Amino acid sequence: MGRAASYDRQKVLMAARDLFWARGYHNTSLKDLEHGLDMRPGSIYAAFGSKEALFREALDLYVSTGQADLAMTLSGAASPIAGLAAHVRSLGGILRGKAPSRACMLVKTLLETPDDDPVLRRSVEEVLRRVELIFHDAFRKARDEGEIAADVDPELLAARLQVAIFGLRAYAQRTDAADRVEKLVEDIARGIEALAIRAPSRAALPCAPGPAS
Amino acid sequence: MGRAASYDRQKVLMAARDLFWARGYHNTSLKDLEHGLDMRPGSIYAAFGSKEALFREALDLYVSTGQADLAMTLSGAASPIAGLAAHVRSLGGILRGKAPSRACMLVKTLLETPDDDPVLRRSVEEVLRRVELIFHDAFRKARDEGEIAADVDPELLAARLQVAIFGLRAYAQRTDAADRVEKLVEDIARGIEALAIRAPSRAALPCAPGPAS
DNA sequence: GAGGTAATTGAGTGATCGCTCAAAAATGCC
DNA sequence: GGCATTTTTGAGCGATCACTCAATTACCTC
Repeated sequence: MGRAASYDRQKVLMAARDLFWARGYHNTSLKDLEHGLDMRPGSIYAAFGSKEALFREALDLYVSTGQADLAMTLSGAASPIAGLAAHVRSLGGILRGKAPSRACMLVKTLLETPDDDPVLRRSVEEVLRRVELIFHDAFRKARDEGEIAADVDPELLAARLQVAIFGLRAYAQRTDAADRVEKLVEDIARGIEALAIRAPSRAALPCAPGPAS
Repeated sequence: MGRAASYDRQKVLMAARDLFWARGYHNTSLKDLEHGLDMRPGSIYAAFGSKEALFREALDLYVSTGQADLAMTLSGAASPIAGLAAHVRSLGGILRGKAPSRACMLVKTLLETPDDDPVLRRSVEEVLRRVELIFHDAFRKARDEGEIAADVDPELLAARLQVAIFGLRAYAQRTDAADRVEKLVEDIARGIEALAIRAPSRAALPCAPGPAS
């Protein structure tokens, strides 16, 4: 049967994801990967084919992990609005903890990919659209169940929320903003909860909108 | 007196800014610059010293242009809140037009720079803090003049606004979101205007907060 | 063990990276 | 025009880029 692989593919992909996440695609060299994955170039290419293919697999891992977390948070919450607020609060952990980067790997990829990239860029956009649709579904469900007002636009709310998360995580990339990030996470979460007609007990706020962000 | 330079330094810097803005620092090669600036490597190095120094000057141009625009918009408006809303609406033009990138060059740089970069990253953060302070001052002025409620937190509002703009411009980088970007620009602008105690005539909205973003 | 098979190795590929510098070209002053 | 001064040129520098492959090593089956 031949020699068995000496590495754990999943662990290698996690290491690759962390490197690419932290440094971006163009600024991560094969030397970096050789060191970070503890593999020699021949093994890397035998296992993944190319740097770009490895990046794609690493990004897939990032996406599937993130989507699973989101689904778990939403399904474990008492209501759609509570679930979305919990999702935002869960970002606080990422931003506080020692993740490879506070910014979203998808957004970083979006910003370093040319508009006409036929493969990578399009797949990133597809994932982002899918996440936005999950938000959209949650807001629509909240509206249909009477949790939020009947005249709100779930699609707009979903876009707003994705914009808020993109912005929050880019803002959190600043090394001089850690204290404000905590406040912003809570601010965004309460903004979602404030949509609820019967405000949840933990955040029974009067109308406190803010600059739509 | 010697030979006169055959290029216009300001035009060259604008071209460099556009290249770096569109493609990012690491993904812009000297070949790209030679072609985009129509200069040979020797001239580029005689004029700017290094790729990084050229990038810094290009970024400085981006910053000073942007700051001048912001100052003009704010000082030309009827009130602080009107000025901030006008600033947000002016972003719509950038996003609709043919700018090198819809995303902010400062945010792109922030995301492709390591946390411990001693020079570039810190200077980017300093600029972002300065812009945030301009927002802060405007909100405080609005509060002190009675344009918005006395119990709001101008610092939080400033952070919120910067997060909204970061997020909006990252969101706008998607090629599949142009229609929603228009709505979001207006949504964010109205969110600012909704803070005003006497709502301006153009946006006399009832309290319509949304997920804090 | 022995033989067969598959994974690992790392020196080395051509291409491109950011960058240099001696030579050539273009100006101003006399 | 002649000279001094400055800019422009572009071949080419060493380093690094993503990547390859023949040789070696390790494991499974028998």
